[in-house]
Amino acid sequence: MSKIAAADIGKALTPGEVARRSGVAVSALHFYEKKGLIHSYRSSGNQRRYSRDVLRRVAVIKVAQRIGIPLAEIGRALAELPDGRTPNAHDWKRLSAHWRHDLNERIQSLTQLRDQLDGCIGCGCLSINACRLRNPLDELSEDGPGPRLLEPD
Amino acid sequence: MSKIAAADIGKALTPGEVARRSGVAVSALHFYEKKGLIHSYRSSGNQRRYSRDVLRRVAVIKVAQRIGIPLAEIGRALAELPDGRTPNAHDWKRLSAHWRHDLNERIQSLTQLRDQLDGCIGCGCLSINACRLRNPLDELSEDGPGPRLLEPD
DNA sequence: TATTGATCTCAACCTTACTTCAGGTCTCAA
DNA sequence: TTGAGACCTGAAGTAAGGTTGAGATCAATA
Repeated sequence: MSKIAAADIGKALTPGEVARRSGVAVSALHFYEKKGLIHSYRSSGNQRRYSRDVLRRVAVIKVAQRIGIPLAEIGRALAELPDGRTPNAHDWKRLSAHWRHDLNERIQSLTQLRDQLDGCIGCGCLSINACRLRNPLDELSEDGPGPRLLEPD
Repeated sequence: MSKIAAADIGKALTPGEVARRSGVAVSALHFYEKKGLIHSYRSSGNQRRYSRDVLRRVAVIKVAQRIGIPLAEIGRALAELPDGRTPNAHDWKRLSAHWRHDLNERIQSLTQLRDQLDGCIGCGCLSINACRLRNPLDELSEDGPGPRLLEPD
């Protein structure tokens, strides 16, 4: 009980504990630390110790990764927080709203791709001139004026 | 005119021509060939020559990649076609329908993630027990019975 | 105390999808 | 025929996101 109680009232976490509780491997913790996404201090015997907020940081990292945000960008976002603090509720609101936007764009892009695929499954032309699937630039100027589909390449 | 006309009536394509017309680099063509996704024969001077269907193959590869299919899987799918032929309209129908399914699953998964994110943006708890964002397993058993969100870890 | 199990560091390796480089050869238009 | 540009091969490099291994030390339990 003493170990768990100690953790519960805010004492240091060992690498193994963080790994178990956050679901990432110890090697990944090292990796994140090298990249500056998390921080640790050292015990007298040079072993890493983590404060409890590392769990929240790792949670944020994992969610951002699910969204598809690369680690470097996650790191940049975390680094921009004052004092390098772990995101509080307000910080999270900003970060997640931003990431939600990225996610939504990915969804829209994939949805458009799916629709183009639907239009092409029966056709199968894959024409370099006429096939929307082969002309991803359409994504950028969906409804602009001028000829796009039938112009020569 | 002779060069273009020759290409148009079905003669061999050089690596550079294929690269220009398909939009992938020559080095990528080498790479695809090494992976078995495309094929070439050789000129008397040991230079690669491609038959025109390589353009269609590369088109299929590029579309599949946009969908998010890894090259290895694209290669497997192409290899399963009789005689290693380039997908005809019927083949394309089967392939693309299959890939459309994968794509749709990705879209649904991301959409669900976005909805979970929406529910969590204002909350910001990221609780290991209660936060849907932190429990991706929900994806697999969305509507099954039994407690899932509040059970201890 | 002794011995596991957990950690330490640093380098090397993995996968995917290619690109770049070096040194040498082809091809083709002038 | 000759020179520019295209092509050849094999090895190495790149980027992301880690994992694995070796050899050594720490820490906690029997």
